[in-house]
Amino acid sequence: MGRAPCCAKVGLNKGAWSAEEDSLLGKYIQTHGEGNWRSLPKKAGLRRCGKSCRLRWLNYLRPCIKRGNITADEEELIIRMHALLGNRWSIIAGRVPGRTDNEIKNYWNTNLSKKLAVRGIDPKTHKKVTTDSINRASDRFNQRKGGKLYDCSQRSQRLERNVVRAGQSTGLVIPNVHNLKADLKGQYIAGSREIQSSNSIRSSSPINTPIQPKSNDFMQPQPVVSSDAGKQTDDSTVYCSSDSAASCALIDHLSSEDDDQYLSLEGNSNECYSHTVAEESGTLKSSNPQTHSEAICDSRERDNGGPVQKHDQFPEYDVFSFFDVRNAENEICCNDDQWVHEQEMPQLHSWDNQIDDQGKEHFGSHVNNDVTAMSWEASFWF
DNA sequence: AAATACGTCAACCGCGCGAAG
DNA sequence: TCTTCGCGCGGTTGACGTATT
Repeated sequence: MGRAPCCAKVGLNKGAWSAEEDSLLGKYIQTHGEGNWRSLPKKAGLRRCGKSCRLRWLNYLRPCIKRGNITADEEELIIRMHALLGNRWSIIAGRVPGRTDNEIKNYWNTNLSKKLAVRGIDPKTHKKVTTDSINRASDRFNQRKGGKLYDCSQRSQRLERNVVRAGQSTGLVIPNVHNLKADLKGQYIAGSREIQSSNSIRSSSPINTPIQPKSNDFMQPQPVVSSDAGKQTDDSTVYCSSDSAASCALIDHLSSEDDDQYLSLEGNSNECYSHTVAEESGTLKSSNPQTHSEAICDSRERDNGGPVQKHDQFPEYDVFSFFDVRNAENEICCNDDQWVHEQEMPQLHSWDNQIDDQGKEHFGSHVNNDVTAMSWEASFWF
């Protein structure tokens, strides 16, 4: 026996709303406020289901609804949020002021998913569609250098003036927002495996307001600690000897990009956890283990002292592609137009924390001689 | 000009969750 | 502890507008 319907649908209007109905609903909510949707229609004199009233108000009548086309900035934000969150439209919508989850969902299904598909990106996974995605991604970087295919930031444009070679890309695994338990306005959860109940987030997260901590699972952001693999520049580029450093760079970038409405993962820079899982995961492969391998950034397991989990046990992970980039002199871009030969780059030699010449402590660093620079700007979303 | 295909998006639907009883 | 209720979500539908044949 199924669940009882939300209301007796007999004699109720369905379909498009009339101007008169809109007026009745709007006036009632202006007077009495939102809520009590079940009883609202009768009180407002509407022959509608309560759910229908709620939907009409939230998606159309609310005064803060933004009209007009989705802007390029909004589009970019939606794509990035979707890469991190998947089809969690309500959370995504909460970070795009004035837009509703329904609108974003529709826009995604009718526009953005197709755009990504054209780019050879699976709109569900944000991974390259081809099996040889890693090498193809590298190829695409070189194509981009020609200015043919992709938009790129000013920073990337500066990079591309000098870059002559894009190295092997790396399948870099970083946890998405649920995994890091990161959420907006500088609040994130750390340590627990399961995301907080989606409903609890929904109900406690009105549009355009930050999600509030529900329990002490949430932590306040902590100061950013420099990349664990070496020196971090002031511009999201890191000298890194491990993929975790690259993930730090990306996370730092996410936290600092564009506006403070976006993800705030600052506190996790010092929680990145790197581990080679290429042979274990079966999900990601590094075609050249001498250069890069997969990394998992997983504070939970580290904090819990547990083993590193296989990638496919954490389907919420997202995969990004990073490249090391070099110019004609085999120098690596460190900070915009500053190029340093790889042999002059700092090298750290142990997983144990290191104290550098200035007495500064670096978190456990990779035993590695192939220190390289990775720039998130030279990256693609699969 | 008519028929058909396609795209868009408002609205509907069923499900899951938390709160309340 | 169990049941019911109310709400909010993501997936889907279908009406409508536009483009194409």
